[in-house]
Amino acid sequence: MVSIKDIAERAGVSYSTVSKALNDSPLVKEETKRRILEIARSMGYQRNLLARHLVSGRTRLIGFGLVNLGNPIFANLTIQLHRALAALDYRMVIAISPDEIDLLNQMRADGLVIWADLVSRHPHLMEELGRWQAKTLVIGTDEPVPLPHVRFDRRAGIAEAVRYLRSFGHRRIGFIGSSQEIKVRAFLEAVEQAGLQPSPDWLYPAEPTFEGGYRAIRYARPDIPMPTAFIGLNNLITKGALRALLELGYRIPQDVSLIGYDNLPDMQFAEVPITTVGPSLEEVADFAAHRIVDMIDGKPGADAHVVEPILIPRASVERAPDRDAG
Amino acid sequence: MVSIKDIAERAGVSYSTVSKALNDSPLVKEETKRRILEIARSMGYQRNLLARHLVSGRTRLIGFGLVNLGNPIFANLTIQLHRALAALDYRMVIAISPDEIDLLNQMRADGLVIWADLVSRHPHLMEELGRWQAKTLVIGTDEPVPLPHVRFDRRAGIAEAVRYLRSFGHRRIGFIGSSQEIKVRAFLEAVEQAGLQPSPDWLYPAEPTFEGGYRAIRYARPDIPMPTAFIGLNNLITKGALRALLELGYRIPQDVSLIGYDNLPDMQFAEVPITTVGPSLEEVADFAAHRIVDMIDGKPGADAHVVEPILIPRASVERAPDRDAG
DNA sequence: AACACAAATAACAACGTTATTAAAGAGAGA
DNA sequence: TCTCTCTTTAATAACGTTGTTATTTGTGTT
Repeated sequence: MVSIKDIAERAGVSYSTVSKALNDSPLVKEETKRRILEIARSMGYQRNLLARHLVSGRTRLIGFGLVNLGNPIFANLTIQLHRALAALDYRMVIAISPDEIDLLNQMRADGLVIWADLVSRHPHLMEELGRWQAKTLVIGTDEPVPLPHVRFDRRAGIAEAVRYLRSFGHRRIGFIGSSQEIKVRAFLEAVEQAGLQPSPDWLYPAEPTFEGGYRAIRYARPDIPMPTAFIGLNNLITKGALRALLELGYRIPQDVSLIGYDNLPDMQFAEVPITTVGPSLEEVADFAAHRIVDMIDGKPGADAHVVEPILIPRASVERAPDRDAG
Repeated sequence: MVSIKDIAERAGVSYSTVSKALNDSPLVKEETKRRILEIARSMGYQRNLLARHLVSGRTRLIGFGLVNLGNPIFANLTIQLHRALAALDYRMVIAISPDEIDLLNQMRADGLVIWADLVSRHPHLMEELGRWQAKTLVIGTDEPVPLPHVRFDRRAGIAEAVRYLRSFGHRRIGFIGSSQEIKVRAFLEAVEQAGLQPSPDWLYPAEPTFEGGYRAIRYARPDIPMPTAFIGLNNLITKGALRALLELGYRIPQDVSLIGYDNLPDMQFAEVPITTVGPSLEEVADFAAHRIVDMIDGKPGADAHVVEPILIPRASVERAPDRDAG
């Protein structure tokens, strides 16, 4: 591998001069700089960041740890976070297991942003993270954790969705999905809050997939009257439910209204543009990027932050059919 | 940050002894080792891999570069590649832009595995990659490229699918999707090869999404007779098409047969388990992992490798209806 | 008590940078 | 010509490791 010293030799200067030239320092003559750069290029020089970072103590590298790549929300969040960090002149690299997170820490990444799923899947990580040299920010938790974190108020999101549907006169509201207990509980509470009598009949258990949402509606118990509105636990379930409803002959939103959790952009491209509720992924990414950078720079800031959900109205919610409204 | 020297001081030994102890060298007395390890632990020592890698010249780190996180095939391939590399005692980290790929190269990652999409999206990368210090393997190309690569024989995959359907008597075979030209061309060729008269009517243009596949079938031109079999360009299109076909009242596979491209495990969990064709992602990951490691170790090997598609028969293909068969 | 020999530890030179300090060279003013 | 600045370049000490070579310590033999 060609190093700074090889270039120095070829150029007949000291290697410290080469270093400065490569960093475009004003301390070296323009002409010398040009000559050195040209030689470096011709020799195929590649910076060794290990050495650079070792002495500078900074890497401008952030690790993003996550575990379930399949979820569309991750793809979205990852891209947003990448964008936000790039704007702050940081590079981001993704790790999908505790091993690699640890590796990035030991390679002196300046910061680590960890999606809550990763720590809940690997609980031992939680206590370790606090002791690591890299600044750590956990995002997407339901509850406060003993580390700097960004919490999503999913309870509020569900409440908002119920309130919104209620304001359109809906009285029979179904909830599709069962994998996130907090949302189910929040739903039952919100329904009661809205002055309705919650019933287990309104809970439609479903795997958190398109398939799951589809089946939950398509093969729902026939003895239970169809709700006039549904809330889907996530984007996939919601899309599946939409498909099933249409297939069963319901018109959306005239007969049945629909709100999906998670504000993914492509929800607006469904057969009926779907009203969604959830954290703004852009906001989350921007906040996380700024916060982790502030932590690295030693700037003060709260260890806990809550991202409030927003509701994005689209075409899938309408007034409840007259005979059911109230 | 606590370093090896701090530990040495506290333990009253030289720092070279500490280094050896931390690496469990047989050259240091067991008791000393234990004592040093204990002190290191209590001081919260964290290895500095920058320094270690700088002197050792090896990182055992592989970068995986890809661009479109949303595609399910990536999630799958990423996990497989991670698994395969972990088995070889390498760590893998993901980069989603040329910037980060370059960063990993400059951080002296031993190898880079690049998904073809990334180089085709950033063409200038191609020529640079060859000059980098990290060994580079491009995977998933359609055509040979001037770098070590793993090519997918998509043409053969389509041909195999057509042949398979033909063997079940199908004569009117539709192809859904238009974003990958090579597959479209291969389809028309294969149809002709199979002794059928290719017609543009059999091409159903569609976005490479679930939505796309659904719409292509649901809103197909009514003047064209329904084919007795379809091949879907990718897994999403195929699932969308399946849904549309069922919705239109076709029985699968009695009325219409269906083959989807890309062997994703979850295709078997569709309403009707879908027969798929495509590269075995497990094979691709295993091959790529071993090849890049061989390259790093300087072992010889061909710069070009073709992964042949395999067809996984499931329930979605059956003999063509009698009146149409031939 | 002197010696050989093994076991354990210490010393030190890398690795490829950056950053700080020292030295050399070039003009300008007297 | 000499000194004083300013510009440019050189020298050198870090950074935190590993690996190699040197030194010390301990043990058994004569």
